Amino acid sequence: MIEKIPEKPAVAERIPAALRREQILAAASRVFGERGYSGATTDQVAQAAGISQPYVVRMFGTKENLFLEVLQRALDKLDISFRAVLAEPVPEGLEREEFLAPRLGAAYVDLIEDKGILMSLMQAFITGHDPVIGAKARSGFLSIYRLLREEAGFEAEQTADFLAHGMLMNTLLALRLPDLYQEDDAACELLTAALGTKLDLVLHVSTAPENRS
Amino acid sequence: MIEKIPEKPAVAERIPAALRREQILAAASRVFGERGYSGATTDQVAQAAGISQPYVVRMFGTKENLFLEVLQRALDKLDISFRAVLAEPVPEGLEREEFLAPRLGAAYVDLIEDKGILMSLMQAFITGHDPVIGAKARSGFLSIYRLLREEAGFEAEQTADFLAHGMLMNTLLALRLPDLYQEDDAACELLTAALGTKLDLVLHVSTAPENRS
DNA sequence: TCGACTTGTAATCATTCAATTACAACCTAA
DNA sequence: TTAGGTTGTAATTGAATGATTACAAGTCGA
Repeated sequence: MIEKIPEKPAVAERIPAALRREQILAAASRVFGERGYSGATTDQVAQAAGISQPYVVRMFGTKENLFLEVLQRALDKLDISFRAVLAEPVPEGLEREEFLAPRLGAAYVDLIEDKGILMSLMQAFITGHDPVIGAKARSGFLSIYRLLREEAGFEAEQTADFLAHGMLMNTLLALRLPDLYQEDDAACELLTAALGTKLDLVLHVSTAPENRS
Repeated sequence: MIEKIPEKPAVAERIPAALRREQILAAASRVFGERGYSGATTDQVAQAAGISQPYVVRMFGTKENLFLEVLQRALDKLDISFRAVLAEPVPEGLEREEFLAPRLGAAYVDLIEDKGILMSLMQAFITGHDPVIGAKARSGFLSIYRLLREEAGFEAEQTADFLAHGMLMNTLLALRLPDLYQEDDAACELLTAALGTKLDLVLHVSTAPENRS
């Protein structure tokens, strides 16, 4: 009763380059988000995308270029997500900014579902020493700041608070603190305080079987 | 009038191993703090310490081991710094926790002066995927959390706020946002909001001529 | 159906880098 | 002084990895 397992075709299915490109970017987002720019290899990205390493390199030219595209996409998705909230009508009896703060926070946390987005951003932020990636990371971060400050109408102080909690969330995720949720009381308590009602969102994502290496 | 420049002795000065060890750890703290675990090379650490690469490896066995020692030292210094504040007498007319919050915040910011400490911690936090480094980073982070929660008497919510602003500071430093302080209004404003009176501390440190590579 | 284009891989190269080996120079106690 | 331990490097190695080249297999319009 042993079935023939056609699991690993030597040659990947042939699909349009544009679509393959999206697959690679999605895979790269996860891999770079986990290991960082220098910790990730183009071969890991290729395997995650189900194709060969040379194909990854040929499609994006260089590893740096691939990372820059991953970063740009993450910034774009964050921007789109925030602007969608900004476009929502403000309920009666509420100040605009008073309504926006929790909604934007929730929108940010919801981005966890894509997994790679927030982690890739965080990995880029921490690569500030790199002349190319660092420059892009800085300008991207400042774009987010200006969006909150000018479009959402936050005060400087309020914006810093908002970003601070975002960075805490990113750090806890990168730390893989959710892995300790069951065993450690402090981890459980901190995650609850940092994520509130959105906690279950995190627990599903990180219990995934990606614990290798 | 050209003097003989004995700048680079082929062989480093001979000093006791224990002292050399401290030099290497200090150098490694800066290098790892800048480039991260996988982005840094043992040769970069060796050059920063003014010795040869094999000596670095022999003294610490492996690069991983060296990073773990750097991480442990950073955690120790943070712990010592916080406990020094906890030992301070509380001024009359103030609740203990009400007094501690700003003092602990100031103590944290003051750690910037060592430069490597906060950045090495942040680099470790973001290496949560690594089985060895990740485990140590998680337990270290939770130790800090427990210190604030149990020894300082913070509420869970308050602790999260405190850590959030710490992580924002770390991120802004890793991003090298202070490099844009002169040119960019938003960067200036955000740094002011995040660092307050301690802003000048950062501007001195990061204007250092370490922009290569 | 044939020729050009697209989508993919195998093989390989050159570099980087952690780690090892072998050795040199220095110090110090007997 | 000299033997043994300490502090250091030069040279090298082996593995990892980004990138290149050459080629195969599929697709599609004329």
